[in-house]
Amino acid sequence: MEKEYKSEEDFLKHYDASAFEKLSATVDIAIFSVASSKQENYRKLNNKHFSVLLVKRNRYPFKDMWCLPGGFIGIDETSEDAAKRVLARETNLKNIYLEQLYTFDDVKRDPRMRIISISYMALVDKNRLDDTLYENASWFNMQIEEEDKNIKINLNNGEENFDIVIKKTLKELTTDRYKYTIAKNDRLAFDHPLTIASGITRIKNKLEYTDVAFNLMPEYFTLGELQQVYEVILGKELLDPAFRRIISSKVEATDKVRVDGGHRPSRLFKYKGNK
Amino acid sequence: MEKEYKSEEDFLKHYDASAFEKLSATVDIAIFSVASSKQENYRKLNNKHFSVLLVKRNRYPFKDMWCLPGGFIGIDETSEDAAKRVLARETNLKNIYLEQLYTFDDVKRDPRMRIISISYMALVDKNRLDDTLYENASWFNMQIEEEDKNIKINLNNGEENFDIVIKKTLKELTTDRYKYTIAKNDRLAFDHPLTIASGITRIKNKLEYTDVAFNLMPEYFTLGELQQVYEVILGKELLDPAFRRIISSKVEATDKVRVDGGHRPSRLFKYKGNK
DNA sequence: TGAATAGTGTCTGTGAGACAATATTAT
DNA sequence: ATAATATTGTCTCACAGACACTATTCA
Repeated sequence: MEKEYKSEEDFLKHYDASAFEKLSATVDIAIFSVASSKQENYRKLNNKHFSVLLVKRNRYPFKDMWCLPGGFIGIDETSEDAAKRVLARETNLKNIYLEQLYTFDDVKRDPRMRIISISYMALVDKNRLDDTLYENASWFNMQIEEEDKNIKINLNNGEENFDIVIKKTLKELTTDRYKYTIAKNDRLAFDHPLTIASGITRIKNKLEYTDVAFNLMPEYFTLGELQQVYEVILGKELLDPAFRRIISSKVEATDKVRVDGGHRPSRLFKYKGNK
Repeated sequence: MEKEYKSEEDFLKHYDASAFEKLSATVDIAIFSVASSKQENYRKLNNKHFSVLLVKRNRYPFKDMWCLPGGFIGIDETSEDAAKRVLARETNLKNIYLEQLYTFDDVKRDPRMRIISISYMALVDKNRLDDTLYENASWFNMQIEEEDKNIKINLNNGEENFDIVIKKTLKELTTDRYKYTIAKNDRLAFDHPLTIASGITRIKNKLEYTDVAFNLMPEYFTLGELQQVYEVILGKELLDPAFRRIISSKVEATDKVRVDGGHRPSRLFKYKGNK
């Protein structure tokens, strides 16, 4: 039988907060960036790689496996605050692009107890980072192959190299929504392959209709570099004239020029905002 | 000092689940549908309204205010299972379109204690519903006006009529992401105006590039009806030829016809799937 | 017959895809 | 000179917006 209360205050004063079994919540962040690697040929541009920051776990559960940076959400902080806290710890940067992705909450996703994960995606310009990484963290280049209903991601940090495979099964006829399941994974902890896959899907889509890519760029950049960023994330080559047509309204030419190698120098541009 | 464990099992056996303060989690569902209302003029088509199911709270907190259907997430169920449970209770239907929207977790969003809300959007065809609604539930027609940076939603169930206003502030230059804040609301509980606004934004976007709309339709429908559904959700009129061009690849003509009023009868179509 | 919806035809402009052509640099 | 990237020009085709036109029904 429900008791009668005189007012909301009266109710709150008598509220029994233990009536429902509580659970724990964490944030996990897919921190994405684009890495450059030198080419052997002096004429060629640097290679670019879409990359994600992983942390090697030095404690149970999933000891010695890699996972996304994350942490428990305090009782007095929002998940976004927790994500910013983790981000500051890992990168020493503020004002990073941060977007909530999805809440993963399989009952058995953590062997310890019921823990749900509110996942985020962050985009950083690697030029703003110093080279010192927080303990056990490492950038992994990703090679993404989407074939049929499988997403295969090769992860490589120069020392370790492994694949994860995520299988997509269509949820319903009417949309593009898929249920993701892990088809192959023996190096990533928890359900983090799913988080990475959601992040990749999200940023791929957003590249098409927003300017998120500029969060991965330094203040001044060439259109060639920018195009490379689009290309490594989308996993396909773009035609120069088409790319420039689309991007032209969003960037502003500066009078600076970069002289790079055995080819015509390129003008430096900066982001102007979407007009 | 961290203790040394021999193995993952050893660690789990000694794990202290009380180390972090836990919190509660609920699901809240924006159940959307499209309602028809008769026209006085026998020639005209029925009016259509985009509508949402609300429940009048009969207990604290927010007693006597309206809220979205929802409930606590059990320790042994996923948020999606919880959502399906709530949905079955409210509509008596299974196989309803259900999509996770966003996790709202402001520290003070619930006056009782820290409760985060994993929100979902559901789409139902009103023809599948019987008229008996679960206790205190009621369908509200929505009149949505987006002007400048404000979303104004008029809610009307025939007896009660009120407005809520959500203010959008741009999060960053590079995307279309906004921070939503409640600018006006005195009849909806919690932060549910934000949940409704996210749901509306989500379905508006998905109308453009997916076939979600068909989840709101009965098996057989006329193209005029379908167009009305798009129009009331998008809040604008569409040109017939353009609409038919786009939709034609997704529907299949049947030999059935509906004779409606003082005008040419219309052919009935059914959803074919996106070719 | 008139008012309403159902359904089709067609013109025009915009914009993406494709490819060609020119410019400029270090070795 | 050559191989690379930088940058621009232009042709074509698909498609969305716009509007006109025909078809069919009931009071």
